[in-house]
Amino acid sequence: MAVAVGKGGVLELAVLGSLNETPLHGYELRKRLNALLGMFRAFSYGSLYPCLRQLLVNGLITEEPPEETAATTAAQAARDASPPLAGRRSKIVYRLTAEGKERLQHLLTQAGPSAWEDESFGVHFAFFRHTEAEVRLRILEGRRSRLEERLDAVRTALARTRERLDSYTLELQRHGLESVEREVRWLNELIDTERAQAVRATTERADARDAEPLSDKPNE
Amino acid sequence: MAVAVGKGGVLELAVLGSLNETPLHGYELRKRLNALLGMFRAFSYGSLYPCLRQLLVNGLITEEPPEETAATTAAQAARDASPPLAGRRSKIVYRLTAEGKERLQHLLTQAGPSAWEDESFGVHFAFFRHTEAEVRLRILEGRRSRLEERLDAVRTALARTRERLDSYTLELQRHGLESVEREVRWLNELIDTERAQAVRATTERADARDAEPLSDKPNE
DNA sequence: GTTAGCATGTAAGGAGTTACATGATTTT
DNA sequence: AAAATCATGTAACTCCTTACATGCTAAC
Repeated sequence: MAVAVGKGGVLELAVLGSLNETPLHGYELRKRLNALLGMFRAFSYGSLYPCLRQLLVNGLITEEPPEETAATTAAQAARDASPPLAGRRSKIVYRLTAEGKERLQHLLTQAGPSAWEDESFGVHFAFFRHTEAEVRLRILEGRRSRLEERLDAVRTALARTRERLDSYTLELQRHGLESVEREVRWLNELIDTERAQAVRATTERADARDAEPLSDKPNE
Repeated sequence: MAVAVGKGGVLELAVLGSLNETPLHGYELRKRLNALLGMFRAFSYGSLYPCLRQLLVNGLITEEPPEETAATTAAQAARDASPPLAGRRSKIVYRLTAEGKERLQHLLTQAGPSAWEDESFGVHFAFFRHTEAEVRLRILEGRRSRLEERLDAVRTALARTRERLDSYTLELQRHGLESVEREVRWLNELIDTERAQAVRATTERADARDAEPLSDKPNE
């Protein structure tokens, strides 16, 4: 503890989450990330590499220096000897450490604005598989109320507006509202599904308990 | 010219565009902006006031110091005399100058990535009323191809993926794709409408020309 | 008389991007 | 042998946010 951890970007979570699935080198990591989140955001190398560096310094990942394959060594050996071992261009594979996994778990447990704001929600959702059911639910609900606040704010502001707007402004409002409403409906479905699963889980546990001879609550 | 103009944030356009409709003071300007663009982004005072300051320095807006209303003067007169005229808290109304209008027109003529990227498209669209038809069309098409690129990129990346994804990742992909596809359809409709209007406009001009006795192109 | 909303600002800093620089490997 | 793609990295910068600081005015 007190390791002066994370500066709270989404990138950190995205990187740790990806490396949790499988070790990767920077270039491919970025491709994966942009394939996974491409509809919501895209990261550049200019942010990715410094992030990896920082994670390395913090001990959350380890770098496996390019293994000396036959090909690499042979090609290198020809004009080596003078450059000690600097300037070696090859893949640097990063792997999550135990601390890294801990940190990832910590980040995935955070159910706050940092999880449901526009920039971060997608990333958090992408790793829901590794998130506790309860936290998932709170994030989905958090996002939903965030969006509903927004709808309220814009709608009441719109209602108070004296001058009527031109057709472009109007069309933008309409499209914006519709998009957000759609996402709210989507969230509603997801929340229902999550709740149903939670119920099923408790029911199963209840069933198991009912089967026990010493059950506390036989009926109810 | 060579006034070392604009650093290219969307805020500048949003402010100039709003002040073009009617003079406003900072506080209300922000409310308007967030009502207009609330579904897409929100600005804070911490960015708005410095922006206004900069626009003022650049001569794109003027500030009308709080007019000395009867109420203000009366209340102030009681304990005035010592504070010369500093620390006066009241509305500061900003108004667009001729240079400001020029600058706004310039910004609205830019049909490039700065107009159709995620952060800026909404703002540009919001002021389409003051944008030339041709520029409008190019921005809409630019945004559409931007989104289509994104769809392509994600879809081909998805197709190349070996391992099949968990249900959350899948659901995120599905929702993301669907949202972007929806926006593309929306853009298609808008583009069609714009084109129809353009055709109507040229037809009218052609009709007018055909009516002329000395028309160059009688048939074709 | 105190909370809530109106009104204006500043300092510090966050989370990235762009543009650049370099070089290896594969494809054409 | 040229072009494309793979691969890693840095410096400078951008645009905006957060948190703070201040004070007026209206409503309860």
